[in-house]
This record gives sequence, structure tokens and C-alpha cells, in this order.
Amino acid sequence: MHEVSIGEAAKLSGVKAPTIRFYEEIGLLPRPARTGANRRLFADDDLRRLAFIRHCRELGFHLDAIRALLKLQDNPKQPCDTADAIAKERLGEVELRLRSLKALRGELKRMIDSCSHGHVSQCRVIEILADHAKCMHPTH
Amino acid sequence: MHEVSIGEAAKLSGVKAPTIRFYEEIGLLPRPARTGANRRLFADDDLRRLAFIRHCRELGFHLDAIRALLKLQDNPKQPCDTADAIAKERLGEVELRLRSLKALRGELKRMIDSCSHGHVSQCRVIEILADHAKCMHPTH
DNA sequence: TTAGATGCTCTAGTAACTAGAGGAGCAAAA
DNA sequence: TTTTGCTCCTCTAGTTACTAGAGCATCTAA
Repeated sequence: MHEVSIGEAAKLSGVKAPTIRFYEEIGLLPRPARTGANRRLFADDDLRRLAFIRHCRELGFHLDAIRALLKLQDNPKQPCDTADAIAKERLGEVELRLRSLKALRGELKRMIDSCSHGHVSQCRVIEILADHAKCMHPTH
Repeated sequence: MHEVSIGEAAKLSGVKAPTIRFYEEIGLLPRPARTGANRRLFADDDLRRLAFIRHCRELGFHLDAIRALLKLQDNPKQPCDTADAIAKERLGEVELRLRSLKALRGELKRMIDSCSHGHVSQCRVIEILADHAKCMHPTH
């Protein structure tokens, strides 16, 4: 059956042991089997589920979205529109964030470039932060 | 002296009243004056500080960084290297995040494009999420 | 005078973990 | 056999930057 301890599961999946326990607690992972001494034993299925969760988290999905995706995975005969929609929503978030971060980068660069490294009283960084009107950031 | 209530301060600064109280509580804002009936009265200085904080937050600075920047602002004769360093650190974070989000966007697009809108069992989105090896994301 | 808006404090909740306390079990060396 | 050190258990509390709500006081306008 090839069952592993939580430490082993953590190593194999790249998810830390406390986080695995946390996922169990919030119902993202089913409760694994236990040894006589009450230690968790993870089977292949658990490890696969863990890998799925981890990959989703790396791509920035919220736990709620992951919960929905896992539910889909558990019912493979359903149409996959929901999975598609969740991924598209995430893509939208990413694109929004990208635009805003690009604008931000511009403003930060401008701020840093115009700093003449004198005293705080003449510091452009502080000045721009203090006075929004001096800011060229397009979206706030 | 032109002092305003917390609601007025919220309107003027764009920071919500509970958030203003929160900033006071954690020592980011000095305790403002009070009326006889114990209501907060914000002076111009407070409003300037609030605007500073808000602008910093919009640019994504952590409250700790803002605390440091405010301390600098309070001692204008210091050299402004610290302000410069904080802004540069933030720029670094932004650039890192940008790279990672761009990679993410690519992966999400690829996932969505290869979805044929059938059943979950053949869904490429779910499949790629389940199996990291099928993922082209360069950095994880 | 009374209704509705605004203010006060305090507690608790959010996301997604992370850290620590205090204790039990296990494997290997002395 | 004992002891050392690692892993594991549960439980509580802390993190960031707020947000929501309860229960009460005060202010403003009709």
C-alpha cells in the first residue's frame, strides 16, 4: 500500500507538515489513515491531491477556487466549464495585477531616478509620496 | 485651526474611518485631539500624514516601510539614503512579482487554450494542475 | 423632540498559513 | 537497556492590513 508519514509526505509534495495538517483541518484533504500511535499515514491518492493543491497555489489560486477544482476532479463526468471559468477568472486577476504593477514600477523608477541623495528635506521620493499631485501613476 | 471629524478626514484622505483608527492604534498616526465628547479632531498635519500613508499603500509599501519613511519625514535633516533604499527594495519586489506574474499568465493561457470543453476527465486544465510535469511554468 | 447619521470602544473575523508549548513515540547508539 | 535526538501529536496564538458588528453615546436637522 506504500503509505508515508507526514514528514515524508511533506518532502514528496513540497507542502510543509503544518500546512498539510491545516489543509486537513479545513477539509481540503480527507482525513488520512492513522497508525496505532495516532500518526497520519498518507496514501498515493492523498499525495496526488496534495500535489494538485500545491500546483494550484503556485499558480496563485485561492483555496476556495482549489476547493471547487478538487470537487470537479472528484466528479470526472461533469462538463469542465467550471474549471475553465476558474482558470479564466484567475487569468483576469493576473492580467489586472500585471497592468497595475507595470504602472507602479514606472512610478517607483521615476521616484528613485529623481532622488539626488541629499537630505530628506529635499528628497524627491518623500516629496512624491507626500504629495499625490506630483505622482504620475496613472491609475490612482 | 480647521479641524475635522474622522468622517471628514476619511472623505478628504480616502482612508476609511476604521482604518484611520487602526493606524492610530498601531502608532502610525499620532493620537489626534479630542472634543469634549471624546470625538477625534484631525488637524492639517494629521491629514497630510494620512495622505502620505495612503499614497504609500497605493504603491504597495508595507506598513513597516511606511513607518520608516514617516520617521524620516519627521527628521528632515537626515540623509535620504534610507528613503531611497526603501523605494529601491519595493522596486525590486515589484520587478520580481512582474516576472513571476508574466510566467503565470503564459501558463494560464496555455492551460485555457488547450481546454476542449468536454468532460472533466479529459480536461487539460485539471490535468495540468494535477501533474506538474505537464506544466511549462519556468520558475517552479 | 425625535429620527437618522455619526461617533465611540471592544471583540472577533478574514486569508493562508507559521510558530511555539508541552507532551508522546520511535530508531539507533552507547 | 537506557538514553539521545528526531519526528509526531494537539492546541493556542501570532502574522498582515484591515473589516464587520455589537452596544452605546452624541450630534444634526426636521
